[in-house]
Amino acid sequence: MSEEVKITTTEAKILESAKKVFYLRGLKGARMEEIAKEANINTALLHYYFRTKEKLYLKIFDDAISNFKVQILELANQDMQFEEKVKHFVEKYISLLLENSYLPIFIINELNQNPDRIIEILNVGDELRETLLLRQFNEEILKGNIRPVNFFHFLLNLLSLCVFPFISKPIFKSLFNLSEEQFTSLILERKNIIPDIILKWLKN
Amino acid sequence: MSEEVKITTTEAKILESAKKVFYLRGLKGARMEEIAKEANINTALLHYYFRTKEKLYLKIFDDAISNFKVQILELANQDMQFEEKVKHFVEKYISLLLENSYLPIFIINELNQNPDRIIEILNVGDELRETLLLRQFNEEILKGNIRPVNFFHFLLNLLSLCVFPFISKPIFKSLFNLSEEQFTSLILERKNIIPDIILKWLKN
DNA sequence: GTCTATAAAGGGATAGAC
DNA sequence: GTCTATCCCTTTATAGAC
Repeated sequence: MSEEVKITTTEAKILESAKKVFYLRGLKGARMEEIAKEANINTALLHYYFRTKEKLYLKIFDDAISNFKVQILELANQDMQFEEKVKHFVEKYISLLLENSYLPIFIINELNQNPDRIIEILNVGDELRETLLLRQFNEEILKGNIRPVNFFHFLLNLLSLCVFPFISKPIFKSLFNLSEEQFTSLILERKNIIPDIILKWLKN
Repeated sequence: MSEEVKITTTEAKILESAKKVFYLRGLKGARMEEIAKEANINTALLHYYFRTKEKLYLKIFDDAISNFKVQILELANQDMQFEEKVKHFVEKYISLLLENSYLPIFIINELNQNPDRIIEILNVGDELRETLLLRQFNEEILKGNIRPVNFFHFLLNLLSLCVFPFISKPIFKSLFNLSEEQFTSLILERKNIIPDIILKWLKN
């Protein structure tokens, strides 16, 4: 029992370090030695736990995707009115991104480098079709509360406005000469701005 | 003279190949051999022209950035009314991205991997402050034609809506089960949608 | 300028002791 | 489980002939 605790602890430590390094440097940029060092072990032990770099990377990627997936679907399925839900979605999503600011670049890189690994996202596609958000969206259109725009554009706009700032952070920080704190507080302003934009656009 | 033409031709060919490979695979993912093969030469000749992989990469990155910079500033300095300019900007920018769809990911990756190399963008910062677009933006606010929002958010929203679709293309293609053609035609729809969103948001 | 051959470095992976 | 030492393949870079 105490032995197993120790195993789990080391494994957890490796995963934490691997996550940090892979998020930051990507598959090709990451060094097994850096991961090991970060976890205060050596590369031999890394291979003992995960055999290969590729396997370790896949574990990190799978975790990231399924985590992402769960949280998105949870937000999309909240029991709320449409407008309220858009606001809630943005609020929670930006908070999530603030805690995991490297995640978007990591996922985007992986999926552009290796589009075949996208199968796991495809599953979300099916679940998305049955999501409460989509149903509500269509109902609002039928009721004439919002304009009949394509759900594709709705979702894409919503995510663009939420995610892109994190991806382009270095550019905008330098363009507008912002400190880390200033940038974060501007991001927080977006919790109100984004729903405003989206809802104004959807209203007649 | 004829000698110099030959040099330039090989060099140009190398740069073209390097661009293709670096855009696609990034600094760490790119192989000098792949670049050489793509240019129908061998790696020795690559090194003859550019000494190291790093130097070749930097050349490609610099070109990309200054190209990007020129085009953005040119668009921002067009002699047009504000509303018209927003529409024109989106129209041209999306066309530009359709022709260079790998560019955003390349730049974003580089700048997140190596934020110190951002100095070249900083120059744009200064020029941006004197840009016609910013002046017009402030005038429109003073005239009461648009709401007094932060120019940071205006620019960020505009770029988010234009650029993010290209970055998240694999995700949305799979999420909505789209062919290449379907995706492109949805992108083209955005030439009208984005100015609509931005202008509706800015109007009282 | 361009090539072939090869050196040198880098980094993932394993053997074997503890 | 964990470490040290080391292997070995991949990839960058150079030497030297043409």
